[in-house]
Amino acid sequence: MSQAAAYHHGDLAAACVQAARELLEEDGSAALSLRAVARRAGVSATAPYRHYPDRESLVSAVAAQGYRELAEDLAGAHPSPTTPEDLIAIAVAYVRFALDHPALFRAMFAEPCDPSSADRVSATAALTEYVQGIVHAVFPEADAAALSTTVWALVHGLAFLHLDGKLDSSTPEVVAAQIRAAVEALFTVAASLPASTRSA
Amino acid sequence: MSQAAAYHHGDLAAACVQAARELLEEDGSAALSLRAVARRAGVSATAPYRHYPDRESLVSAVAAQGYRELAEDLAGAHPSPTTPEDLIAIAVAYVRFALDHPALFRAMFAEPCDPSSADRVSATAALTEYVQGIVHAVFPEADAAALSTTVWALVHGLAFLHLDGKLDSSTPEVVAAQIRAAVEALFTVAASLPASTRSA
DNA sequence: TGTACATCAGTGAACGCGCGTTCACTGATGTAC
DNA sequence: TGTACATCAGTGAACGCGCGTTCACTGATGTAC
Repeated sequence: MSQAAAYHHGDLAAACVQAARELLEEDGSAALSLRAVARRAGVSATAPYRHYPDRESLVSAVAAQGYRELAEDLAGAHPSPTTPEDLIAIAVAYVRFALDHPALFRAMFAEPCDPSSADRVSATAALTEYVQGIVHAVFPEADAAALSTTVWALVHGLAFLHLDGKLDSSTPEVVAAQIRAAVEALFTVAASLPASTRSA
Repeated sequence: MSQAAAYHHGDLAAACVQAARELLEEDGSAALSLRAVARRAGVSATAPYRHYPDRESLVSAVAAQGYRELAEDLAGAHPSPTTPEDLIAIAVAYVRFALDHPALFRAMFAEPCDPSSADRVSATAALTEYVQGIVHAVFPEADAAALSTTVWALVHGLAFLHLDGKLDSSTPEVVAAQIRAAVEALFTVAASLPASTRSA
């Protein structure tokens, strides 16, 4: 977050977020304590207060980074989607992210989410706009806002149901096939409206 | 849960679940402590241990009751759906439930969810089967398992996105309209396969 | 019906724990002259 | 370049808290005769 040069520690603000990330990956519990983060960062329990006014703001910083990484993963799945097939790849990446970082994903969404964190607010806004943008790119004649909400909800729901063990998540292939089927069903409708692309 | 006659307290097992429910409704925090539950039930901190071996099992009992109530709400929205319109009413009821009981809904899904609670496992299994059943009733020729997963994920995702303030939840009407639009889009596909019902 | 006993739901003190946060501090870094 | 000073990142002791869980207990309820 801060790019300050090396003081005593270097960049403790970033180190805290990093430590928090590691704790989330290991515990899988989505519960973050300032003290555990400080311990993990090799720093006294109160040092983080130099950079975060309270626990909540650290969590927000972590969540914000999570959103940015998610955005990167999605872009990595396809940089500029133009076909339903491209969108499906992105949908799969979304669920993959949730399954690869369950605690982080939960922290991003299940936490109280105070709107006072500008960092966090802008990160989620960026995600919303991104989804809207790619949906519009693929279905230019559809109501992008409405369709993107539907797509996002579908994929988000799949992610959470997998996370909670309500669906068969035994292999990445099974998961991907399921997402493909679900999203494809939805896209068949969207594709039937404009004069574009495939159906399946 | 137990229908035991009045001992000292009456039915503390049920009273604990009730107290937990009240705490969830009030705090909205989805964090439940055994001590707070005992306090709320007007009983010593250790009394619940007569009925639940640990905190986790109380939470599971609460979650299980949540699933049952959700099932009731859905059935209340339409007892035996046969048209897409009926299904939409049920979808709206699902999201309504999440928004009316946010902490409970979160506890039902966001908690670790130990599979050792028979109560909880059977409650979620019942929900899965219920969804599958009504989808099959409305779209008898579709692949009920696949379609019901898609429908559930879509509605579940809408519920969580609303819960997390990612969508416009300003009025029940707005929410209902959005769900209708999303589900209708999906059903258009399903309806085009069998020789049944409406499209819109 | 009445007494003796067993059961077991609920009590209350106590344990050790990790937590968020405060405070006065220290000591390294950066700055002014 | 060298010294005096200000800044401020990180320390460590301390606070009060609520938590889950244990334990030996007490006292009401139910049961056998």
